[in-house]
Amino acid sequence: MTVTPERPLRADAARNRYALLKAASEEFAAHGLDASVADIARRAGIGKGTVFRHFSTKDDLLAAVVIDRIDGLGLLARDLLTAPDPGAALLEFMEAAAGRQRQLDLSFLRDAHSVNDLLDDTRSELFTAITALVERAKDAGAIRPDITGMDVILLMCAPNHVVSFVPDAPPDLWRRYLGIIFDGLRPEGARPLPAAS
Amino acid sequence: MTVTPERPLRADAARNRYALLKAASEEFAAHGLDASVADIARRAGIGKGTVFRHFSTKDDLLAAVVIDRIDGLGLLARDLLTAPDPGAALLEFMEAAAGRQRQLDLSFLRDAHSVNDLLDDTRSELFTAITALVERAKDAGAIRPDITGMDVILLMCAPNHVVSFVPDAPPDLWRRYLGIIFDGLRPEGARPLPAAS
DNA sequence: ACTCAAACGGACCGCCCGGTCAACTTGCTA
DNA sequence: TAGCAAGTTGACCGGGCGGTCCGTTTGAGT
Repeated sequence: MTVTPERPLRADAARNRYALLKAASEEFAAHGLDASVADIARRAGIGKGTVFRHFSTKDDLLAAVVIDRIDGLGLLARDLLTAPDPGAALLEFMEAAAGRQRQLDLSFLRDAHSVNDLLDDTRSELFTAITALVERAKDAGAIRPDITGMDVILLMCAPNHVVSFVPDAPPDLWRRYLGIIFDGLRPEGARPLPAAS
Repeated sequence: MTVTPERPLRADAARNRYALLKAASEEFAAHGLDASVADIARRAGIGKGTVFRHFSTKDDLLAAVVIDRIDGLGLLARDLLTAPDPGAALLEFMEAAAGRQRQLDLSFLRDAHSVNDLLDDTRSELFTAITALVERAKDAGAIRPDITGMDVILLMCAPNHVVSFVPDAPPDLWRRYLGIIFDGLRPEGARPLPAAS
């Protein structure tokens, strides 16, 4: 979580919390939503009870991990709003999003819906930043005019999912599919699209 | 299953088997791999024990459902090999694939790996048909030359996954993303791609 | 050094899952 | 219509899950 606790954590508790978040991130990356709390605790080297002392629910723990990622992406998106080349900035953002997601399939965003208010807030901040990035790229003529921020949000998740079907994929295979998808966003040779959501 | 049983099924057994496959397809579509055998049985109006009489394992039941879908796609792909416009044929195939998958997220193809030999065979038949479809579209100049059959196989799954993030998506939103992705396959404005798998 | 709230850990609980089984029912055949 | 194999059923089992609880340990203030 990003909220500052009223009283600072005890030294060992802070250490454990950090190890727990790291272990949870790795374990969720490896096994998706099916990762068990017991396995996460074992990987972090702490007892299962300690997990629930830090996060009252498995969903809360998941939300904390996700918020971390989303927060980082939001920061990057806001940074890139001042980059010189708007088209390159959007591509760089989508590359970063795909690259980080490689560790953590974002499909729980669908399942972990409004489980946690802080998560909802962080996510909508990310969404507005991405929309601004997209508008800027459209104004520069780098992508076709019928693309929305939501399109980018949805499509930036695709490369990792696509690659997850390949058993022994090289670690940067996702770049190939991001390349294809981003080419589909370009104005050249674009066909009219069905209505947006 | 497509294999003909040595002795024909009794009338009630055949009825139950049909209802079971239908229920399983619907339940897997609704809840993914987490659909429980008990729920499937209830939806089919039969006892849980009967499920395991027809399919010795939950994975076997899943495989039977998947084989059904894959088989239909393979037939379509082979049909489209003689269509007049190779580019339109490929697009039509990808549309059919996305449209049918809407009922059944294909992500279990990754998880249900080599669980069932018949599934593996059916799947590789589909793969060769798709590759032929792609080669034909490339020769006609309808898609860029650096696309492989595997690319199409992977990308045709993407629109549904992408749309699944949208809570109340209109039922044909996937067409929008298939449109973008297919535009990314076209020769116009294509950028060089990282190496294939 | 003493104290005690804070933090820890793992046995434990209830639940639900996939899969089994033996008693029961039913459709085919003669 | 009688007999029997084929089919059905739901109670039941072992196991793993998320979450609880309380006896124990530990770090920080004095």
